[in-house]
Amino acid sequence: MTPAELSRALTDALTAAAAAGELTVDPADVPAEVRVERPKNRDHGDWATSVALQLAKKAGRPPREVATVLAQRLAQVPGIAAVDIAGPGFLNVTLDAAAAGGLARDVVEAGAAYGRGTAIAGERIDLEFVSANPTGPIHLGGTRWAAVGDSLARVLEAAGAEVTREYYFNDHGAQIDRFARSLLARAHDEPAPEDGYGGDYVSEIAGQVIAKVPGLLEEPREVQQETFRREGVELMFAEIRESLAEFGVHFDVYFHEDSLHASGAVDRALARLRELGNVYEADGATWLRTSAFGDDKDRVVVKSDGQAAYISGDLAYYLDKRERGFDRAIIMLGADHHGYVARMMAMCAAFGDVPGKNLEILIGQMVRLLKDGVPVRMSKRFGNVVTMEDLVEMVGVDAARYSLVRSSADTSIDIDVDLLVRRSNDNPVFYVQYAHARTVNVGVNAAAAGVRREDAFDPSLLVAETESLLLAALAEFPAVVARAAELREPHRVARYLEELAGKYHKFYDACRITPRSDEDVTDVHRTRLWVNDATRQVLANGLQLLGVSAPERM
RNA sequence: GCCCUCGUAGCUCAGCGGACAGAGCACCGGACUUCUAAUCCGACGGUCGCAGGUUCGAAUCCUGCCGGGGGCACCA
Repeated sequence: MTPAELSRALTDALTAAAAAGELTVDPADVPAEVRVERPKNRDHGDWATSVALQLAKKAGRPPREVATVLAQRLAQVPGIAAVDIAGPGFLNVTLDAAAAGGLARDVVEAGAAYGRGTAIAGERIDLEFVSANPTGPIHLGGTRWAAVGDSLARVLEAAGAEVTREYYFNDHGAQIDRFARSLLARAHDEPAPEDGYGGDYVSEIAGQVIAKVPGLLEEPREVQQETFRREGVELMFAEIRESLAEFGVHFDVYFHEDSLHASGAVDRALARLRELGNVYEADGATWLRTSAFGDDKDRVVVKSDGQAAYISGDLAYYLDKRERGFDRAIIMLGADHHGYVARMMAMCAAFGDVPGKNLEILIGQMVRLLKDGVPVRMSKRFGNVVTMEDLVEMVGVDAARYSLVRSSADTSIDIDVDLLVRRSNDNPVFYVQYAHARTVNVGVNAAAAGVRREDAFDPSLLVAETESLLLAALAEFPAVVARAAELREPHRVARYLEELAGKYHKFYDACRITPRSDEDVTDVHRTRLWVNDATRQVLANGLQLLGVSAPERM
């Protein structure tokens, strides 16, 4: 019996009790899905729920009475061994060993599909993340969004959504000009412009442009700058894509800001907003009335010199996403951009859309890299910022991705490089990966000893404490994935895997799967092999959601 | 000044309306002649920043204060 099945049994018990007149509850007050949770305390049964507490007021009865009514009905459900009422009115449910253990087979049979759900089936989501400007390599913050964003995409897909991963390529405007001037200056051995970019990579890119365009330095200065701009951005962008590919993050769409201006999309978006009465002219500029939708002040969309302001690209980009058929556009931004949220939401509302529904903005906090207990600030190539490349070089892709995705995006984190390269329990990536490798190895040994799954599966034999704890953890996986998708918090998957790995290690420690040399193979071994393989499947499925490899040997 | 965000064990972080607040690390003590000890078992460790409020119940929600970080352009 899975938690989902138990939840259904509870809902049925509620409606049945109401129908029989044992409870006077408005059908509207019966939750569609009763939350079933794993109690922290083992003495509180396998699963617990607080529905009785929640419904007591609506039913006009003390919580414990409501609980009693439910408990009587629930106790008759096959697979449920006991239902206890505890404290103020909690229902604590204990399952038969056989009913709990049946899950092992379900998981093995579901395979890679175990954990996937249909909560947001059919929803089309555009997820934009990283979107670092092509004026330099991806820094540590962008690396965090790459890890979290890609994992979130996977989690949303597991919940049934159709997700497009998108990268907004900011190749229009003043900072690209600054980049071009920096390349030009470096090519002529001049000092970098005051507002320009530093770091060795500027020389590298400049050198590559010169190599690619022979005779460039003999051209007029303006021609040179234009060439450096065009080629430099292209090279920088290629480098970013390469870093992302190495990091295991693939985007479906790389969207160029420039194309929005070139295609007239910006003008169309403005015309649309003007029709809706949300655009006006003042002081020689064109303004968007964002203050009417919760922003502090109105925003300039076309400057008085006729140049489009940065936000105009965002307007057109958002409209474009909606016109491409996405129900929902999600954008991940660093905390240093949170000031844009209000105006972006206002912009969304100005189009007549619903902020928070059609447009969602996730703000993530900063990352610091620590080495020998002090923040790392310098990068070899990039000067004063640490890059994705640096991190991967130091700790490898798996450790980098895992450590970035295991914390909630809204806490700032410190990453200890020394810890990440350690191959021990200190390091959560290895802890989880090791558990997976162990399940594989156990499977190999079991096969060699003649323990075969297909010979028997008798879940009533799974009576050890470590077995039932492990089974309960396996049962929770689908709910964890669903919750991670709903809350846009992929870190929940990582935390769950650490817990599961721990339960598995304890199970391994206490329960042999292959018999000792002087023992015969029994149904206990065979049934435990199902549990082992179910664990391997869930660890693999979970690591896949994080974009971290599940090694077979370590 | 205004806005956002965070403040949980010595450290890094979970938990975010439910039952005595958790994990890993660090420190201390145990467990390998048979499935990987990259593991397991035990001990130690916290006025959940502070003060009010809402609730049957608050680390979790609301208000104020204190402290860290970030943001407040006709920059991108």
